[in-house]
Amino acid sequence: MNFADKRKYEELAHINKALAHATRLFIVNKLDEKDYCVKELTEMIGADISTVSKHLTVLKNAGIIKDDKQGNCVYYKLQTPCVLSMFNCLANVIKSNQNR
Amino acid sequence: MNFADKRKYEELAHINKALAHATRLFIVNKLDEKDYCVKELTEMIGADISTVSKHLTVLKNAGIIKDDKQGNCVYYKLQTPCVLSMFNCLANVIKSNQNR
DNA sequence: TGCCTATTTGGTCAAACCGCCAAATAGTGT
DNA sequence: ACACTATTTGGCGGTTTGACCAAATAGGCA
Repeated sequence: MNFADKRKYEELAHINKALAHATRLFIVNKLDEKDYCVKELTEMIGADISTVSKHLTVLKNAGIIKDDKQGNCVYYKLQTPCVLSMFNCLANVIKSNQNR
Repeated sequence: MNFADKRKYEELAHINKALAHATRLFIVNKLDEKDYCVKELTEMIGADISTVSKHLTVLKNAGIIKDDKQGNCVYYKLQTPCVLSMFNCLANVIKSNQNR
């Protein structure tokens, strides 16, 4: 594996890593419906708000969501909605796994 | 997040986690060309063979690849090739990130 | 300014991840 | 059985992750 390849795959892996947590996948799915602020997501998730905030930071750093400060609250929204299409593929993997 | 949702997202996350490492993404890409055995992949990757073997196990447990023992060697192949289509989406994320 | 709400940041701790090495296992051929 | 090759497994250290709590920061309003 040459240097350029290595860089490319690390970049891809970085994004997948951001999507490698149940809570963050939940967030992505929710944000596909509409924008939510940290507090709202926290209530749905049922974890500490600092935990949720950090999950949101991970997704933001990967370029999957972006934040939109409105007064007191920070609303998050999907930046690259195509991420949702990946779920279909993942669903196929799961389906295929069940047939084993 | 209810129990069924939690299970669903953990299952999805498990697959993404398997794809959240540069070496494993490299392997998936290579196996899209043709089947390779552990030794061949190890030479391309340049890590210890035990390390590569473990990466392959991770991908296999996620249902992304499967193994095919032929005599002395174990050949691996893609089980769900649609995984490759995910790369297109990821490429979009990267492109979008570069425009920021 | 002071108070309240929303969010982020820093710290700590346990669990998981990832690399290598060494040893065990499996198959092939003499 | 023995030697040789290919692969997996177990274990050990170093790094990263993810949860919570506490403290810091930012905005809105009296």
